[in-house]
Amino acid sequence: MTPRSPTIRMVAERAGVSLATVSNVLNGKPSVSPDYAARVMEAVEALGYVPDLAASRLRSGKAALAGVVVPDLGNPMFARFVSVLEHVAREDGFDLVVVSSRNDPAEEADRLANIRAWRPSGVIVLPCDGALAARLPAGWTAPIVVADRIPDDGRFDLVAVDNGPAAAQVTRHLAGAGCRTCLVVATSLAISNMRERWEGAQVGAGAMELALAEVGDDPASGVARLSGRLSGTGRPDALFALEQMTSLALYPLLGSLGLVVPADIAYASFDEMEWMRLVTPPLTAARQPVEAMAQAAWTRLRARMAGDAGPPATIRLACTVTLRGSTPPAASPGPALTPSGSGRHRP
Amino acid sequence: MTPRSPTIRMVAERAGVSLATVSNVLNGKPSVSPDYAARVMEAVEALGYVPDLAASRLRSGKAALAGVVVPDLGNPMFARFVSVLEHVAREDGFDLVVVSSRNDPAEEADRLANIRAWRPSGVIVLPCDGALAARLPAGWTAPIVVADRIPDDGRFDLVAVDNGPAAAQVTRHLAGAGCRTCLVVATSLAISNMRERWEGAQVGAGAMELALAEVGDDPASGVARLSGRLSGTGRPDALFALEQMTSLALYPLLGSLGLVVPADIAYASFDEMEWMRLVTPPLTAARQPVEAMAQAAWTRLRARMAGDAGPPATIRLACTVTLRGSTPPAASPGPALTPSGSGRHRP
DNA sequence: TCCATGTCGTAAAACGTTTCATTTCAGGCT
DNA sequence: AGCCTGAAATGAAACGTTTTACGACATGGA
Repeated sequence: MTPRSPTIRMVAERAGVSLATVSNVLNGKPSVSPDYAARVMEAVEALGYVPDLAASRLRSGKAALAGVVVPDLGNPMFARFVSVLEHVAREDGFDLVVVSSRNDPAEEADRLANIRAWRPSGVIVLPCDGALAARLPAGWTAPIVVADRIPDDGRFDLVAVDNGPAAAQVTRHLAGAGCRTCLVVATSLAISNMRERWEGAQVGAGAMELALAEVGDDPASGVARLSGRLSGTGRPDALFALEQMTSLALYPLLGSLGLVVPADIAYASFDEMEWMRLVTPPLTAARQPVEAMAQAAWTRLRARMAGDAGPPATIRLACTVTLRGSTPPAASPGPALTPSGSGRHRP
Repeated sequence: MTPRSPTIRMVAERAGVSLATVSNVLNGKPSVSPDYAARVMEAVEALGYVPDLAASRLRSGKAALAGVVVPDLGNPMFARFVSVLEHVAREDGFDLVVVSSRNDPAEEADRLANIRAWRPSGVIVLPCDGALAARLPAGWTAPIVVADRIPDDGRFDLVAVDNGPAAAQVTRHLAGAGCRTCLVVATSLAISNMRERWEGAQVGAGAMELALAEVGDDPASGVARLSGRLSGTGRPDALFALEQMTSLALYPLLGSLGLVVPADIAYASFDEMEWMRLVTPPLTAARQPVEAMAQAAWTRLRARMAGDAGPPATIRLACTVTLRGSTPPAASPGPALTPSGSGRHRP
């Protein structure tokens, strides 16, 4: 009924050679005469034969397959990560199984088990919380590289950005520009990045008074609860969104409250996205080197898969803070951050 | 040296039963006594056994694995598509191999062959051009559902949006609002969607004069060439970007040319993104139901994988045009499009 | 002539599953 | 007792590869 894909046996028969010879040709083994090789290739072409990677892996134990677990594929930041990863992995001949944990530890554990069922030669995880180690299936063997978020357990390779220093740089600028109070808005401090950013923000704040608001995993609805804190007389004169989705949800709220940026309130954001350059005024933001992070994670995983057995390494990449119209200029010229860059749209 | 994952044989030995019994327990076969089942489960837990899906597929011929080919994972629109797809597929117990063709037909062919090597039970393709059929590896057997872009060959199931009518709706509004000339900006008419949108735009234009500009696969740099056509005396009084990335690149260009929207020039876009609501003025845009498209594609594929052998089906989903501040209001009240708020479609 | 020494090919055994066909065993019927 | 039935468990054969070990056949040196 259903015609099955051609197998290596059919190729062998059509070429009039043995199974082993076909295999040797396909895997570029040295000892095979040119005419036999030609016969085999002809048969392969004619039948449209594509080797079955599952069977291949089963026998050889080697698979050009890697897994990726991200908290949320719908988030453009993680989408870019996967996009770059897919590209560099492909350049090394690797295929990718992509799963999303939807920020749920239970789902994360489930997806990890699922990925393991494919016996990939390595996995890259952006864990949804710090307890990744506790959720690994028992007999795990494949190398793991953790990216973006910081696990409690130090036994993993880690690639992340310098959340703290970058956040400090932002608050330092706000304080230097004369802001007295600043509301910092995060999804949840349960996420290690947010914690690092919050702590960094405190470091850079100096005399500026800092307050924290957590809006939860769904910022789009969570920010609504902040109206009160933003409209009263005691409202802060600066706002710092620690994450892109939060920023996206928060920004229109200001307009609806009748607040003008930056005259009434200064506004800065972590996790730069393209739209931040387009709005009026453009947003001061810290850009994460997502592409570099994906690249670095792959390089590290590649090394592990090749047998590198060194101690776990941690790589921290630098964020870039760009000052734009949404924050007032520094009172004193100060230690020269990037002055403004391009895209002022219509002040 | 490298400790391998536990196999079904180890489970069998530990539980003191046969291989077949373990398999029967794991696959929920009926005839197995409760006490044996318990013994097996205990062993599975203890060893952290996870069945090898590759071996399982090899023997049974059934795999809960599907492939997805998208033109560009970095594009938020495709990222959302994959995100939704991954979710619904997972709900049916399917894993996903995700590859990006980077808008290159040769890469697409290569990736398709690569995906086939995993023998997935189905594949969803967003082809980079119409000639998908010609690029399928010879002995292809798995069902294919095409989404978003329209293949020349009618033999595939297709899920797409109603590009033409939606584009017509936009130009009809522009014309009705008094625009006399409109520049339509696309990446390339080689892409079927763009063609449909361009043709639709012509249908809706009525007396309004239409011109077309193709900026190529990389709008970010391509739009620069449009400065001349936008600054001279003969400049159009409306601009219609047929795609989100183009819109993103085009929009800042207006500001740098000193053009005020909508006073100097009206602006509308296909492919609504969140930032379009945030800029000043907010953008009139046609929203594609990406989530519904992914959902529908999966449903169709699911049916095919289950054996549905009916003729190829085409599903067209409706876009939603939302009028916002970037286009002037309709001159006469007219046939009431959604004034601004939520999206009404209009047949 | 005859044995080392290659080179090129092949048969057959694995890899971890599922499934087929078979065995075993306990009852329930005449 | 003898016979048939069905349930519960198992042995062994596949699935499509890669790999190991070995065979055939020249070649060349003694």
